[in-house]
This record gives sequence, C-alpha cells and structure tokens, in this order.
Amino acid sequence: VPTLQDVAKLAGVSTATVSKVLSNTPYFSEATRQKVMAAVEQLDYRPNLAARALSSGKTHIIAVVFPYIYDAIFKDPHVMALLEGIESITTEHGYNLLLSTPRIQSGHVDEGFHQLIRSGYIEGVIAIDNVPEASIADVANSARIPVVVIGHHEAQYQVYSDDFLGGQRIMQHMLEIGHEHIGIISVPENLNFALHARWQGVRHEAQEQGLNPDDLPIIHADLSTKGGAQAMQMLYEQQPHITAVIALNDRMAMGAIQYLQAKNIRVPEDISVAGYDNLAITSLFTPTLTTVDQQAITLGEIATSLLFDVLANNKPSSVVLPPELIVRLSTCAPHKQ
Amino acid sequence: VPTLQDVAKLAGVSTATVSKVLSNTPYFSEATRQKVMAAVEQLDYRPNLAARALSSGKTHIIAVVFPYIYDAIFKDPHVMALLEGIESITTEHGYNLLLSTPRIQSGHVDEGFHQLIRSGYIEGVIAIDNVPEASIADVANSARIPVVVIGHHEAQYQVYSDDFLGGQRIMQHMLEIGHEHIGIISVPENLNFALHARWQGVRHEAQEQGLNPDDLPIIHADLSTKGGAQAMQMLYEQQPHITAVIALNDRMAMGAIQYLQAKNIRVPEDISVAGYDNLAITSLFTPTLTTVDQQAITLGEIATSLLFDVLANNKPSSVVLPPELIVRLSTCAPHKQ
DNA sequence: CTGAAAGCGCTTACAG
DNA sequence: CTGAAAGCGCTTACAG
Repeated sequence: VPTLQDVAKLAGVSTATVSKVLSNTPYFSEATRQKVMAAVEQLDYRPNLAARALSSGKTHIIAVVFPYIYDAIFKDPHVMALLEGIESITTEHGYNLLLSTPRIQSGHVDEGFHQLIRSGYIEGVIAIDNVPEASIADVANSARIPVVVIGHHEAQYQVYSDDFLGGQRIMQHMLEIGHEHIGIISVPENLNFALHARWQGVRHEAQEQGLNPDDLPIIHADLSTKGGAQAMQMLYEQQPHITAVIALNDRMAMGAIQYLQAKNIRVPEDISVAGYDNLAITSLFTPTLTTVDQQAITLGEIATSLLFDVLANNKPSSVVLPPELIVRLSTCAPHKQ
Repeated sequence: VPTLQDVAKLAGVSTATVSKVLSNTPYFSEATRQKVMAAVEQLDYRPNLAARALSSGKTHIIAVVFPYIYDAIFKDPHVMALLEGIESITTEHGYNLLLSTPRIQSGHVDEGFHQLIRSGYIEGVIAIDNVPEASIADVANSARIPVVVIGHHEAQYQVYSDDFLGGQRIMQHMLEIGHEHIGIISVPENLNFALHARWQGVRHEAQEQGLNPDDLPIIHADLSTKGGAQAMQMLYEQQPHITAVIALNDRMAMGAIQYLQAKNIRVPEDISVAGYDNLAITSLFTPTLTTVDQQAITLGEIATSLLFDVLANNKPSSVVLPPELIVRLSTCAPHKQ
C-alpha cells in the first residue's frame, strides 16, 4: 500500500507539500499540483485515515449509538428508519458510520462504549437517547466529543418528535369518534422518555375532555409485538368492557391486534386499536393501522446535519418535529349496545 | 484525555512497560503490574485505538458492507437480521462495527468505499455479496484485508444458505398440494445471485416433476413490497388462470397478497402465495405466509466467527446452511373447478 | 510557493 | 523483568 512518502518521492516534492496539495490548501503552483496529482494517480494512493486522525484529530468517523435495553434494536423498524436518515447525510459528507449498541446495566453504560468514545476514532456522536437510566450523551460530553441527541434526554443539541402532542392527537381521535372505555399499552415508567411523553399527552387530553386520567387502565409491556399481545390479553381480562386500545408503539399495537383476532374479537368493530410510529408495515397490516407518524427518516437526517454543523464550529438550534395523526382502518366508532 | 505517557509517569515506569502490561505480555513482577494498573485506574486511562492501529495494525474495527443497489437496505428486515447476528459476535470479541453501504454504478464500487478499505481503519470485512455486477470482496482482497462473504459471490471464505435447495422446496410444496398453474415473481436476471439460485431451484424441481420450466410465467420486480404488488398485477392480467404464485422474497410476496386482497381475490382460496426469507412479520401478516427460512441471524453469526478465525490466522472452512420450508396459511390446494 | 522537523499516542524488536 | 529508541503515516506551525 503506497504512502504519502511514496507519492512525495515520485513527485519530487516534500511530504508536507503533498499533504497540503491533497487537503486543498491554496497557493500552489499549478505545476506542483499537477505533479502531485499525477503521482497520486499513478500509485493509486489513498490516505491512511488512522494516521491522519492521529495527527489532526479528524477521523471522518461518526458513531451512531443505540443503547441496548431489552429489545434488539435491529428488530425495530423505527430505529432502522432513523439509521436510514443518518446514513444518507453521513455518506453525503464523505464520512463513515460506526455502529455502537452499548448495553446498559444498573445505570451504567458498558465499558466497551467508554473505550470506543476515548479511542480517538470518533469525531462526533449521534445518540439515540430516550433511556432515563443512562445517558450516552454524558459519556460523549465527558470526552469532549460533539454529540447530537435524538430523543428526549436533555442535551445542548437535540432533535425529537413532539411525543406529548402525538399522545394528545391519538387520544383526541379516540374520544372524537366516541370511545369512552379506552385502555393503554405502554412500557414501565422510566424506561423510555418518548413513550412517557406520549402517555403524558394522552393523560393531558383525557383531562381536557373532562375525564380523570387516573381512571385510564394501563398495562406495561416491552415494546415488542409479543409483549403487546400479552399486554392485550391482560387488559382484556381485566377490562372486558373496553372499546378501544392505544398502544404507544406500532409493534405492540400489532401484537395486540393479533391477540384479539386469535380470540375472534374483531378489530375495529369490537375493539379499536391504534399504534404509534407509522412503520412501513402498518399500511400492509390487516387492518391497516391508525397511528402517529413521527418522520423517523427526517429525524435522522436533521440530527446528522446538526452534528456536521457542530463539527464546523457552528451552534445550531435544536429541532422539534410535529407528529401527524394517520387514521386508517383499525379504529372506528364503538358499537352502541 | 490521559495518555500512555501519563500512566508511565505516574507509575514510575517506561511507556514500553505500560504497553506490555496492558497487552498482557507475561513475565512482569506483580509489583510492576500493580503500579501500572493503579495508575490506569487513577487516571481513568483508555488506550487511543487510532494510535494503536497505526503502530500495530490492529484496529479493532470490522466493516460490514452492504452494496446499495436500488433498494434501501435499512428497509430490508432480512439484512437487519444478518446485521443482528454480525453485531452480536463482533461485540462479543470486543470489536467495533463500521457500516458501509457503497453505491455500485456500472460495475464499479464507489470511490468512498475504496478510500475506506485503504484507510487503515479496517481490520476485516464482512461483505454481503450477492450482486453479480460488482464484488466487495475483490476490493478488500486487493488491499489484502481479510474478508468473509455472506452470499453466493465466490470467495475463499464464504457463508450462505442453500438457495437452490430452498427454491426446490417451495416449488415442491406447491406441486404437492396440487397446483398446476404457478406464476413466479423475481428480480431481473443478474441482479442477485441468491434469487437466481432460488429460481434455478424452482426450475429444477419443475423439470423433475415433468414440467417444462420454460413454461413458468415469471415477472420481474425490485425486491420491494410495492414492486411485488405491481408484478402481481401484471402476472394476473397476463395469466388469469394461475392458482399459485411464488415470490422469491417475502416482501414481494406480501405486496402481491396486498394487491390480490385489494382486488377481492382471496388468498389462499383463489390464489396461493408463498414467499422466501421468513421475516418476523410474516407470522403477523394476514394470512400468515408460507415461506422458506434461511436463518439469517445464524448466517451473520457464522460469517463473523469465520472472520475472527481468519484474523487469528486460521483457515476455516466455508459454510452452507440448509433452508427450511415453513408452511403457513397463505397456501392451500387449488379449488377444483 | 515550498520544505525541514517535530509530534500525534502507541508498539516492537533489540539490549541489557 | 524492564527501558531506550525507532517507527507507524500523516499534519502543522515555523522558516525561508
């Protein structure tokens, strides 16, 4: 593998000159530039980024960090949509993407992640930070590495969808079409800021409409489809009179519907079910799912653009995106009995 | 950020000694080891991997490479399942994962990828190589970086599922339950080795059963759900008498079913549809999908284990995994008319 | 407009 | 069992 030295030798100039020509420093004679470029071409030279990183601090690597709680992130299409947005902007800037999914145990981010963040490899971090238990951003900050948070964990630079508003919207929809007995499927308190905000939005809307939010039955699951099915079973056994269910993510909603259908309870005729996220599959699902779109790809893109802004020594503003209610076929007015 | 030097100074030894203690070289007095470790502890020292990479060549970074053809990889649950397997083994070894999705144009892998592979960052590569047009493995080989291929592109070390056999199995299933008019949804020839192998398996089985494989109607789509729906429309318009469809991946199969259902054509009563991949969603889909499981997570795990074997200077054998037919509710015997 | 030299933070023969 | 010194491939003031 050819090095800068080889190029310098072949071009008959110093390594300093080659380095500067390659980094587009101005004020070079056209002749020198040509010689250097010809040598680069001839040797098929490509810079050693590890060496460049060591001397300049510019590594050209961005880390995307998804804390691993109890739900394999690769099974979550919402996370993949964020990743799609992040990848596209990163590639656009000619940067590389390092994927890190640190385990979090009793409030601590695992040692491997600390190593990575101090490794000298990482120029900036995109942290999916919705876990109250531990903050990825804090680890990055302590190593003085620029970080943009996607989620509700407070940080200097952050991007998120207004989950509180989304919660209001979906509750509003259920109330508007006439439901009075609405069950909720969520995750345990303090597990995820985004779902907690949705839940607060649901409660707020209930109160606005003159209901007591504390009367809303709620069952905790684990974000997964299977968890949604189990939660639906408990909810139905405890509250057989409910006519609607709001699951705070789509996967739990689909699990809930699957359970109901297996019990020959019709959705939406007997029980309406809504989700949250607007995953691509929700429009293929039977029935198509009423949900809330939070523009995951855009979220990823904006966060990444913000990070590059920060790397360019700007101080961009944080961004909050408005969610959008998507009404499909899994919700309808309750039967009058 | 503390460096090796700081540790050496604090411990009162040379940097060479610190380096060797940290890399577990044997033959050190317990006293020295203790002093060094105490200093490491006290300074909260973590090695700079970029520097280590430069001097030792060990970067602790594995690149996972998914060529980007016309289908966003993050939308493909099969790819995510591979990634899940790859991530778990990589993390187990204390390595980091760099994600690269090079664009391929007219037979050439994009320049960014060449840069990356020569960057000095990459210790080994897992290449999802099913694209005849261009080989990721070739780029890695030319830079003398160890590579394991997941897919059918020929390479020294490779792992794949026996797609030919899978194609046979699914065709065998359709024939066994009595179908005589079977349509195929695939992708254009020379786009994907895996789908091509499945198609060859389907043809082989047809021939075995005394049919002329050239009589099988086939429509080309683009791997996506939407593409599957469009292909189904064309197939149905051209061949209204078909009673079964084999789509060569699950997403196209789900799109096909969605189209049929929208046209009030019942699946499987009017037309049976089978897919390939056994994505997690296929068991939530209505009807649940008959498909072929290719153990994507395991494929990812095995490939990564193989790569670590190669990095340890072993010469492991390539692996072919057997596919498994999964019969669910989207296929049944044709109606007698 | 160009180059000599130091330095980024490690590892690795080589000596002792 | 331990250390001095060279070197990995770049960039960056500093001089000229």
